[in-house]
Amino acid sequence: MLRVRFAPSPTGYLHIGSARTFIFNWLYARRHGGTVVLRLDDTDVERNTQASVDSIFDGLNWLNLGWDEFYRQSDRLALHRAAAETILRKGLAYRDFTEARAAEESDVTSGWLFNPGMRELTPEESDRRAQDGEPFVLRYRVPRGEKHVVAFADGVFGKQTKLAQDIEDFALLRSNGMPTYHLASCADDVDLKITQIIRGQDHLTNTFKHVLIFEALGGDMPKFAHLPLLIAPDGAKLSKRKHGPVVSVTTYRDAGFLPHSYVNFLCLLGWSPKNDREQMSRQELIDAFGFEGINRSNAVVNFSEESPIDPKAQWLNGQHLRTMPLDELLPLVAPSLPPQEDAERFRFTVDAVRQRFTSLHDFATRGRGYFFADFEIDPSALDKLNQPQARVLLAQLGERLEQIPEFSEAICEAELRKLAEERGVKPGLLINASRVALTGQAVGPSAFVVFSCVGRERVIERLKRVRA
RNA sequence: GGCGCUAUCGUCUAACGGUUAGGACAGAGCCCUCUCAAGGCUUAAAUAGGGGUUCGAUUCCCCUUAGCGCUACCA
Repeated sequence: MLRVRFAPSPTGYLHIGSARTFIFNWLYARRHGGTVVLRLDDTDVERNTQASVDSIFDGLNWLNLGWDEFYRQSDRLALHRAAAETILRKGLAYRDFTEARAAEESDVTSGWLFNPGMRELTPEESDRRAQDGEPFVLRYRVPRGEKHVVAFADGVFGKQTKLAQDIEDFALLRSNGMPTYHLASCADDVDLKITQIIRGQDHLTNTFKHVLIFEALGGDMPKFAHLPLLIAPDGAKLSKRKHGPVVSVTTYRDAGFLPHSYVNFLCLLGWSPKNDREQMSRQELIDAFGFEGINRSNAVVNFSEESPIDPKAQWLNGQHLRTMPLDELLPLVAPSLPPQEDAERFRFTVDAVRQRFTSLHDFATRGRGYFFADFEIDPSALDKLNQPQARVLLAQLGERLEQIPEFSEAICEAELRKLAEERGVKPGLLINASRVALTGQAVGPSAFVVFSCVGRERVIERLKRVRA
């Protein structure tokens, strides 16, 4: 049984890179009939916040993919400690009683592997000092043989090897008794029977340590697949401090993205179905997803200060917006609008205007005139209305439409063209001016479609009103 | 510094060692047209550099360069 896990640590909002990792895990599981485990890796009590937990759930819920099982690492401390005990008893770990090195001293150029004198402590002395309450860090006893090689096969990056002598004696337990990420993560992966680990490439080199832990713990070694990172246009890792809200998935929700279109966009960063397809349904993504399509180089999220949204994401959102089933779209646009009396006309209108929108927000902003009783006339549209005679003729058209027995696009068009001909103006003048009068916008669907969207009463009222 | 990973248009990407190096977004132009989109057509735009291997390298190998990651009692 295939089991994957997504294990965010609640120290910030849901990062778009994390979201993509979650999506790839989800797709892989769905593709192969597996189980998705969501696990909060909250062993760092100093940095965890409830706000972060909330924001991660916010983001995940918005993506609307779901998961099958949920765990919190902080509930599983006993398991982690038992795992540490197992490794210590096997002689594969040792207690390090050295005092914590000051942060400034941790010189990254030193090539530090372990603290002197601690590996060699006899079990008796180690036990005694621990019993006496002397604080210690539990470290993995990395093999120091010249030729010892740690290896694993990565689903994306292929065969990976590293000399054990290049791996430091990393910590398993902190001096406060809490497990480190490496220990907690591996112990949980074993206990939760995770068969496939899919995560960011920032863990690629950590995996050598994890292989050592898995070996020490026994049981089946999960398979690994690492994902290229999402980076900023300047090549740097995306960070909130440096790049702002573009790194948080909730930003895209708040920008009026359709959840699925954002999922679709994220999938295209670092993965390709290899057949030039871009707009894909959820099922198409599931069917096409595999490690073969994953790239090995980092992908840039294309944003700038002037346009904080990746233009391709915006384009893709527009594509989904105008092609998705109308009935799925209606409930997503309705909440931002006042109640619409005529359900049938609402459907018709949404369908008409969505053709040129790229965000869910557009319905209440650019499309305000279609859905609200009050709306402003866009300043850039005014000159269409201020053509010679336009306002007067529009008002006359309104009066004529009051008289017609039946209100339809064809009849409105006939009336408008007849009036234009009688007064010797081009029909285009009245057509464009009426779009402005009816919606406040110079741009939009065919003007006669607009007549239907707005409806007889409001059409007449708005046409007559422009004379003032 | 050590170790690891990566390198195709501005961006996302495609190309069993043999292609005029393809597609998409963004840009420019044209068509369509009641406006704006959409759509169609056209255009500009890339194999980091140097060595090999090969009849032939975007593709395989090496070096250089650049970027990223790990190198914590963070995850």
